[in-house]
Order: sequence, then structure tokens, then C-alpha cells
Amino acid sequence: MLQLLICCYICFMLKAERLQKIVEQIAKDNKVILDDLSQLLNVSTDTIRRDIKELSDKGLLKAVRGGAIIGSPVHPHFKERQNIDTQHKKVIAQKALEFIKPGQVLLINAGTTTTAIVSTLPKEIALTVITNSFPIVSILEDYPNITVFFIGGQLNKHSFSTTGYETIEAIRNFRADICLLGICSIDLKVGITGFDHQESLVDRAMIETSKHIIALSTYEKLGASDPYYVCAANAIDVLITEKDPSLADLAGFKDAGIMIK
Amino acid sequence: MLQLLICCYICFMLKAERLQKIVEQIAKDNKVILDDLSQLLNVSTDTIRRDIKELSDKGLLKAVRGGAIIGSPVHPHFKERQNIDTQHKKVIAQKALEFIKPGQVLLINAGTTTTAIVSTLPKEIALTVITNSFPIVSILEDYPNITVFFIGGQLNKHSFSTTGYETIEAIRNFRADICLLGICSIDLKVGITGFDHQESLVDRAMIETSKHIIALSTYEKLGASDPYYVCAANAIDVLITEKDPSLADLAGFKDAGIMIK
DNA sequence: CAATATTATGCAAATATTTGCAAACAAACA
DNA sequence: TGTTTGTTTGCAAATATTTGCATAATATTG
Repeated sequence: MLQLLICCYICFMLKAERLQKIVEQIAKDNKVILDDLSQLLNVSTDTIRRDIKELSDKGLLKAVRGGAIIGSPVHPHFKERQNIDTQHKKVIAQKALEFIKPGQVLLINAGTTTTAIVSTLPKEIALTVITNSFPIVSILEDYPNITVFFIGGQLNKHSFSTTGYETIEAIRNFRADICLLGICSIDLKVGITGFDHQESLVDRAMIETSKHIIALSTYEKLGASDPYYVCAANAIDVLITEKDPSLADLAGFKDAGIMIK
Repeated sequence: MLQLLICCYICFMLKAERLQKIVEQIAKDNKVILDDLSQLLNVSTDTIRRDIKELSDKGLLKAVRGGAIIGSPVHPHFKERQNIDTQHKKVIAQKALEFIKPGQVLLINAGTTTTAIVSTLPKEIALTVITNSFPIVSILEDYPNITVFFIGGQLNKHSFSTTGYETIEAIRNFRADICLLGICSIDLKVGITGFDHQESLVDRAMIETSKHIIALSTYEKLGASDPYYVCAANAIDVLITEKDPSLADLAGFKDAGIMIK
């Protein structure tokens, strides 16, 4: 402890280093105290508070008055929401929210964009969410009015989701109002395609069992294509990107009967 | 207890921590006494009273005159349970390991004891694990040679697992070599019983579809009983506790044909 | 019913958090 | 090099929460 103190006192410390030390401390003691950290890391309590807020947003700990305590017993890896805070995804998430109404049944596939949407849902909203994504279920743990059905199957250690025969069979037992579909690529002619065969099959099953499909894609993925076919472009009802829907590039999708947001 | 006292007396304590300790105590003793807590946690009785009211509002306990008792037959939150009895759970985990051989198919239910076992598995072991526990699947993410099937169903926000019709149906599609069953209570006459109805049903389904059943229980749960029946005591093959298997109290189980470890 | 113990409420002091702001600093670019 | 842009950090005022105490209300017991 003294070593840590000396080290921190003498040498300059990167912000990332500080965050790491906070996470380490939480892992060790199950808690951190704001003032202690402030002294230990030689920064103001304001900074520590902001750090804790940041880590809390990522789901790595739980901010409480005066410090922070350990979050859920779910592995941090499942909760890492590092890549979802990008500006683009926030914009898409905001746009998607207006389609989601209390009481609906949502089917949500695994991906950083859909995870971003889920993490921006209002805390008290009442919904039924069906998903095969572990990060999404870890977020929804804290939503008291959301009933969550998790779709079982074989764990896919790369996408943090389940895939395979059991997953697809399980999906077919549901019927959702809206499918929120984070997609790899979409092209008017080729349709929606994906990078992972198993996930493509899951996406297809989700589409088939949902009344309305809302596809989520960053602008750069438009017109691209990947190895595995999911569905035709006009199988979707709404396409949300981070750009202005009146952009010329998007006209083709509109003509195909897809609502652009 | 003395340690707790000293700790609390010396070091500053977050409010959130205090609330956790109250819930832990409830989980352990089924009750808390207001004045005791006040002394133990070094705050006024008013504060404890407000704490109890807060927890009672959340449904984690039931406020009664002079303290609080265990609330509904809902388990305290997993988070608050995970630190209880850790030493015992480590011992049980070590004993359980000798039954697990490479190549086996394991069916594992949700609970802190089974989670402890999984986290002590050797990193390179090759297994197939079927589970409905989110903490367990999050641990197994890092095991390259373990194939994981996750059993879907409705998310149970208290136990971090899935339960319900879909879960039970999905379990019936598997056939496991070994079922690792963390249990609430076991009594020779009454059998194995549980606190949560849904989880009891899941446990039963797991038992029915496994060749060998290894039940895991801390010693204090022996001879106890809970509201929901799971199975007869002799339905299990092995019972592991943290105590020496030659203890007199355990003789009855041996006579019933259960191997004690 | 009276005596006693327990709980609820209002209040004020201490403490923590939020918010806006400005200085310091770093990265990108002409 | 200088300028711009964005991030990080500390400060301070406004706000909110927590806590213990005093007091009133309520429940328990004989």
C-alpha cells in the first residue's frame, strides 16, 4: 500500500492507469472509498467521482454514495461496453428509442449497436425482451419492469451470445412485435449479409418470427456485403443509421419501401 | 463476528456496505435485531431502522418490531450471497473436483457453491458443460476446451439464472454424465427441498436427466427443510459437505446408500 | 388502562453529488 | 510554429442525501 502511495505520489499517472487501479481495488476489497482513492491516486475527489461514473457506465462496478462496490458476479468481459459509447451508436440508439413503446415484445440480436440501444432504455420502462446476447441480459438485470427471456444454445465465445440448433428452435417458439437487428452489411440488391454463419442463421430466424424489423447499421456498412446471406433488403421495415435520413445515398432504400431514420 | 465488529469500528463504512451486511446477516440467521446491528455497524438505531425500511421496501426482508426477519421465500440477491461461507465453499469445490474427469458432460445448476466449483476447474480441462447460470457461463468463457450449452428461459433476476417452462423443456433434451447440484436443504426423511419454486422444478428436471447426481451442501443445511420439494434424499449418489465424511451426523446418509465426501 | 418499549416525523448539521466553468494539456492540422 | 479542437482536471455554488437528536405517535405487555 505504501509502495502504491509512493508510486502514485512521485510518478505521473495516466487516466487509464488510474481506472485500472480502481478496478483492481474493487476486485480485491469488493469496495472503494472515494476519499481514499483521491488521496491514494493524488487527484481530486471530482476526478475519482468521474472515474467511478465512467466505470459504472461500463458496468464494471456499482457507484454508491461515497465510493463504489462490486457489481454483479458476472464476468467483466461480458459487461464490457467499451465499444458502444461511440457517437454513432449513441445517435442510432436515440433514434431507435422512439419505436419502442411500453408493453411491447422485443426480439434483440447480439451486437454492440443493439447493446447500446438497450443501455439507453429508460430505467422504468415495461417490456418483454427476448435475446441471445449475454451483455444485453447483464444490462437488463437492473431493469425492474422488463421481463427477459434468454434464448439458450451453444455459447459462442466470440460474440458473447448463443447460436446453433437449440437457439434457432427456441426462437421459433416466440412471436415478437419488433425485432431490433444489428447488422453487418446491407445492400439493396444483395440484401442483408453477415460475417458469421451461425449468427446469420439466428438473425434469419429472428426476422421470420417478428412482426416488424428494425435494422441498425452505421452508414459505412451500407452497400457492403459479407459472406453469409440473412435476408432480402426489403424484408426490413425500418433502417436506422447515424446520418440524416434525407441523404441522397439512402433514397434507394426508401424507394424499396424501407423507412429510413 | 469480532472481526466484523473491529473492522466496522475502525474503518469507514459505506451506506451500501451496511445494507449488504444487513442482508447477509438475514440470509445467515433468518433475522436481525435492531440494537445488535446498531452496535455492530456503529451507527444509531435510527439509521438502522431507516436501512431496514429501505430494504423492506425493496422486498429483501420483512421489517418487524425490534428488527427484521427474512422476507418472502425469495432468495437474497446473488450479490449479497456470494461472500457468505466462502471458506466452506472452497473446501467443497476441492472435494468435488475429484469426481470430474475430462470428456464428461456436466449439468450444473445455479448457485454460489456450484459457481465456486466451476471457478476452480483446471484451465485446460476438456468438458461439456450445460448450465442455466449466468455467472457460471461467464466464468467458462475463458476455458478454451469447454463446450458450453446455455439453457434458455426466463431470466430470474435474483439467482442470475433462467427458469420456467422453456428451461425445463430444454433440459430434457440433454443427457448428462454428472449433475452438480447445489442445494438449499437436505433431510433424510423429507428429501432435498428448495427456497424457490421455479428453481426446484429446474433442479428436478436436471436430476431426472443425469446419470449421476452429486449434491453440494454446507453442513449447516443438513437436516433442514424448505418449502419446495425437489427429490428424495436417496435420489442422489454423492453428498459433499465441508466437514469430515466420518462425522456421526452423516452416518444416516451413508446408510441410505449415499456416498459422503 | 397504565407503563414501557418501539417506531415515525421534523429538523439541522455534516457530507456527498451535480453542474457550469475555466485552466491545463494533448492531438491534429495548416 | 501557431491555431484549433477536444479532453481532462480542479474549483465553487447549488442541490440532494445521510445521519443523529428531539419529540410525537403508536404498539406491546402486564
